[in-house]
Amino acid sequence: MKFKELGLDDRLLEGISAIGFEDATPVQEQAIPKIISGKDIIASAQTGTGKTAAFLLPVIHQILQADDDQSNIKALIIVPTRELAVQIDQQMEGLSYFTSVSSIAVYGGGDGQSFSREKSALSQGADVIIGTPGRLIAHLNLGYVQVSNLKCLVLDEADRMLDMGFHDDLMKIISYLPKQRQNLMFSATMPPKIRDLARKILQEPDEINIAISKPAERVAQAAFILYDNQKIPLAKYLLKAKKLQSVIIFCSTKNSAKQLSKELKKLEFSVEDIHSDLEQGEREQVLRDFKNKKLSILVATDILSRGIDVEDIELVVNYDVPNDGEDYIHRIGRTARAASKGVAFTFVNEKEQNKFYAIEKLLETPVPKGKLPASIGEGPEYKPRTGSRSNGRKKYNSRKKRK
DNA sequence: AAAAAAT
Repeated sequence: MKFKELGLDDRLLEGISAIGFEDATPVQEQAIPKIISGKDIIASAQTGTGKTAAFLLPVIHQILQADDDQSNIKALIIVPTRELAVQIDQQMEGLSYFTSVSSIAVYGGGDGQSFSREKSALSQGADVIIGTPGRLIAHLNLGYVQVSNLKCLVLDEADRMLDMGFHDDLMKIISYLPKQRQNLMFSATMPPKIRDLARKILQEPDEINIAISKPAERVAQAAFILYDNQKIPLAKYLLKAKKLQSVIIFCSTKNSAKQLSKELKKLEFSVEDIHSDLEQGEREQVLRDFKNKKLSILVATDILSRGIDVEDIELVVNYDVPNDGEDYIHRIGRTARAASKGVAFTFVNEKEQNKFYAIEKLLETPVPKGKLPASIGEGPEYKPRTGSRSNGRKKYNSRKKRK
């Protein structure tokens, strides 16, 4: 379906075609008319499905239609990470370019001036605020944010926000908002705690389900079964094998990311690590350089596994097996966007075999096992425990840990 | 079990 058929404001259509969008994605096709009709929405959709535009477009559209030129907040978008706030604000800029609708991103970690900049912008008013929970609360507590005219609340990556312990923060923010408002909730997964949150916040929502997250068929996947000390040599080997312009390597800990990036720097790769130990300014610089292809290899924690969109990634390496099958799908979904095809490698050490097997079960298909190059040596056998104990996800019957 | 997020 074309965007033109969705009944959006002409000024928005101009922005859409300036960005080069033409056809709406399935989630956009379903969500946009429903949101314009004023319904609450709960949608399961992951990054790469066009989810952001699916809520930004109708939100901007409604602001344009209301034709209320008062400068107070009309929509609030809450997201889990600072990087995501920045990215959504950038997309907002593009889509709203030919309109008078304004937006501002607010998030922590700035240089001290950023708070006062945000404060004065918020005092003057903006139509749309995009922010991380802690910083939003800080601003709301100080009382200059005019939310009395707010019409719409968006929770993006809601499951991730709950995982990060933001439940109480979300409820606190919501307590500031007018009761009469539209609510849109997006979540990659729909576990019971998300349903509970939805019951608390949404009113008779329509549900949108975008088919469960199977990795794109264009992603060629392979797993290397190896010993832990073979990970660094194999990473070096794979990166040296081919000249690649855009690679993300995911690690499960900050330390593992730092260590690997240090090793790769020794070989003069164009590489940086990104995680929460970096100052916010550094984080943004690294991500910008990577998006602009000034930097070819990014070693990242799960700070980037969800939500962040970079074009033309050729290779994703799971240097560690992600803790959650959904994270695996999110991570490898970074590659093979649009017309390009991509490759995803996963390194599986002995301790990670069961976790990886659980992911294969979630994918409902085994991932082909790559042969280690001779210079790396022999790896162990792939012998995951396939019994019910190691289904890796919820362990309802495990006894409570005693401290 | 680790990551992220307000100062």
